[in-house]
Amino acid sequence: MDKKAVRAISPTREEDYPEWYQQVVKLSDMADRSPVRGCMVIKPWGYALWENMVHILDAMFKSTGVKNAYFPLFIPLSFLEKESEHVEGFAKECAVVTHHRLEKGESGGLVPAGVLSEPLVVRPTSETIIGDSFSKWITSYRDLPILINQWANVVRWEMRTRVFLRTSEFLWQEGHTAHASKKEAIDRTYMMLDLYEKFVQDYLAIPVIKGSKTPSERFPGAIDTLCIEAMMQDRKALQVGTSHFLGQNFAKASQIKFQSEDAIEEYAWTTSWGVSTRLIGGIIMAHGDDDGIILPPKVASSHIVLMPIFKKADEKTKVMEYTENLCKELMDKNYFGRSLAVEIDSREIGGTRGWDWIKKGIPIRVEIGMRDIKDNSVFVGRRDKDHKDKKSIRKEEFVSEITNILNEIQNTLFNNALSVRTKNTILIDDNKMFYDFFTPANIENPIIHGGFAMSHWCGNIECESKIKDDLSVTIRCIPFDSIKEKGNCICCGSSSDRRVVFSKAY
RNA sequence: CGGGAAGUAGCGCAGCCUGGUAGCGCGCUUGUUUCGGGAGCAAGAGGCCAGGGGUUCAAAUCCCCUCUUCCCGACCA
Repeated sequence: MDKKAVRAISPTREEDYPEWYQQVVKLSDMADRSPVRGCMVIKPWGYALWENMVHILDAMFKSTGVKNAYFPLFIPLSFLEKESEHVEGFAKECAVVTHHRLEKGESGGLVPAGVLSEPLVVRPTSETIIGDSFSKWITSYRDLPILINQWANVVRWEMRTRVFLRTSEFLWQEGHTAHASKKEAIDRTYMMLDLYEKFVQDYLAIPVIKGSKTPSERFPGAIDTLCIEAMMQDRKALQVGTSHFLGQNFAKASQIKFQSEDAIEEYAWTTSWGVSTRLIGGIIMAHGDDDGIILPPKVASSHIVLMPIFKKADEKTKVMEYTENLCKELMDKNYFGRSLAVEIDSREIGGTRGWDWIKKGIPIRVEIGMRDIKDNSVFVGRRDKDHKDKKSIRKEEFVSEITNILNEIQNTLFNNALSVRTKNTILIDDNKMFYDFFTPANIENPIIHGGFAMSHWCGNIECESKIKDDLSVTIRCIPFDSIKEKGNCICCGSSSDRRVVFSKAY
C-alpha cells in the first residue's frame, strides 16, 4: 500500500463507486464472499451490527403487540401455487429441493437418490406457509388480530448478486398479521412503515422518503405496497423497508377464515412487512467515506476502541491499568438500551492499528500513553472527522461527555446524508431536462450522476415503462407528502395532480 | 440469461505474446532497532498458477470445455 496515501480505500467513491463498495465491505471486516454463488459469510464485526439492529427492531415490534414465532424453511410447492400473482412473481427465483438422500454414485461421488413426492421450495418469503398456520389458528373474530414476526433467512436465486444489497440468501424479519377488518389491516400496514421510518432515520441515520409503490412495483399478490426509499451517495435509490397490505388475497388462497360478530364467515385481511441485511449495504453507501464505512453510533458493532501506547514493560503495566479502568468506566455507561461497547486493541503494530479501526468504522478511537496518564486525559479521534483531527480531553470529561459525543456523530451522519439527498433532489417538469438529468456525460465511463427527480406522472404504466426502457429509471414511490399540484406528465404531457420520485435504483 | 473484463500466496499485481515447473509489494511469523505510531533492518512461513480435458519430452504460459467473480442490462429486499 502506498504510504503517502491519505485515504484508506482505493478507488475513491468518485473514481469507481461499485469497486469502492466492494473494498469497503472487505476492509471493514464485515463480510467474506462464500464458496457458494451469491452467498456471503457475515463476519463478527458485520454480524454485531446486524444483532444490534435486530434487538432494537425486535423491541419496537413487540411494543406494538407483535409476537415472534418460527415457520419452516421448506414450503410445499403446492402452497406457493395457491396465489397466482405470488407464484408468478417468485417462481423464477426459487431454489427447489427435489431429493432427500445422497448415495455413492457410479463415478465415486455422492449423488442425490431419494426423489421427494412433492418438491420443497426454500422460502423466498413465507406468506403461504404462515397463511396455512393462520388458517388453523383462526376461527373466530376473537382470535384476531394475530400479529406475528419471524427472524429468518430466505433464499432468492438472483441473476446478479452484490454483498449485502442482493445476495441469494439473506437474513431478514418478516412480519405477518391478520385482521378482522380492512381498515385495521391498512392501519397496521402504515404503522409498520412508520416504525421502519423511525428506525432507519433515528438509528441508522439515513433519511427516507415514505410512499407507496406503483402497481408495477408492488409485491406479488399485494393490494398495496408501501416503502421507504433512501438515497445513496452515488445518488441511486435503495429501498430499505416495505410494508404490504395484502387485502384478502392470501386469506383466500390459504383459507384464512373467521366467524364475525354477526356470525358470518369472512376472510381475514392480512399484511406483511420486512427489512433485511440489505440495511447494512445502505449504511455503507449512505455514510461511508474514502476511508471506509462509518457506523452510526446507535447501532455500531462497538462504540469505542482504546489503543494503549507504551515503550517499556513498566510503562505497559501502567498504561494497561489506566486503559482497563477507563474501559470499565465506559462500559458502565448506557447508550440507547445497551452498555457502551468498548474494544481494547493493544497490538504493537504502530499506526496500522488506528487505520484498521477507521476502516471498520468505529465511532471513537482513543489513544492512551504515558503523557495522557500524567495529565489524566485521553487522546480522542472521531470517525466523523479527519483522521488527523484528534484532541486531548480530560478523562472525566470524556467519560461524562461520551454519550453526547456519540449523539453528535449520529446527528452529523444524518445531516450529511440528508444534505446529499437535498442537493440531488430536484423538481423537473421538462422532458429533455429529465432525460439529461439521468444521462451520464460519458456512457463508456459513467460517473456519478442523476438523483431523485420529483416529476409529474399521469398514472399510466406505458409512461412508467417507457422511462424505464429509455433510462433505467423507475418510480421509486409516490410519496405520502407529495406536492399536490397540477402539472403535466414528464413522459406524455397529460395532466397529473401529484409528483412522484423518479430515480435509478439498486 | 445477454454484452464486456478478470481468475497466479491473506490483499494488490507481474510472469503468458516468444512453453523449461513461480516472483514482487503489502500483510503474516520470529528476532532486533524504533516509538504519540499506516516504522527500519534481518531471517522465515505461505501457492498442485479457478477446475477439467487436450497438444507436448515438458504447460501458469498454447487449444477446447466448465465454474466463479466484477461491471453494464433484464429481475428483485
